[in-house]
Amino acid sequence: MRIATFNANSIRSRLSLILDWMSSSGCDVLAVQETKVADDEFPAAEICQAGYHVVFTGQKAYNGVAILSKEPLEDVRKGLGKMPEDEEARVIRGRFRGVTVVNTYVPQGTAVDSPRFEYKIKWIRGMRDYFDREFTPNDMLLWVGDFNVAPEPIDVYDPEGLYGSVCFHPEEHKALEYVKEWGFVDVFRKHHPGEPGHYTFWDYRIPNSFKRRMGWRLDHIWATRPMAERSVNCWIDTEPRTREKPSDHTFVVADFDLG
DNA sequence: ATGGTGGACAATCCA
Repeated sequence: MRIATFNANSIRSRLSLILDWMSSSGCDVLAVQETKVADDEFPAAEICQAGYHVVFTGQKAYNGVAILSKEPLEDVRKGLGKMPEDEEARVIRGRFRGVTVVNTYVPQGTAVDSPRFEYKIKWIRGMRDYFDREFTPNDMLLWVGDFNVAPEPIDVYDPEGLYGSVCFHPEEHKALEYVKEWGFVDVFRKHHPGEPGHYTFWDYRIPNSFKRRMGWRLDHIWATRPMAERSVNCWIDTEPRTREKPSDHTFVVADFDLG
């Protein structure tokens, strides 16, 4: 199976791009974050018309997650089943060919000294409770999405200068490591160990950040051990035709051999 | 020049 994750920053603005990419990429399951649309406005009809199944949970203007798939997902669930983590639409999951895909949009954090940053740390730690409640590390499980954390110095363009800023902060690293210790492997790193310069996000507020290679690796595909053993490749797909605005078109993709 | 952009949505909020 081929799975990918994509931060849409409005699924309505990126719909044709998403459908084009689905038709050309050979992707079976696409996890989308920041759909930014309430459920009654979600473009489900267009997606179904293009031949895909889709599940989603969203809210007006902010957040929102969805999963597109070539076959219908089983056991679809929205949220973490617990407050206050579920106050915002950030989690959806489903099962595809026996593999459970948990798609999350981790809170961005806004600023280190803001309440939103504290919320982010608690939210990330809450993911371990969620996995504890719902799964075991031996399950065929993928955790994918916009984690809003660059885990290692090689995952940002300027580790010394950016250390301590939002999305590259020791408290974030500690919280994410706490969830990882539950039983996850970073699938991209499994296939590209120690390689710097692989990014999924470039700040559009910085002029020419992509050309200047001022990137961050914030979007991830993590797998439990039995699932990671079946991964055959993982890469970042930024299509040349949209490299002027790469944040509009950067997918993290992974292939798994399910036998 | 305390800015730069993009999206939602209608004044700012979030990223």
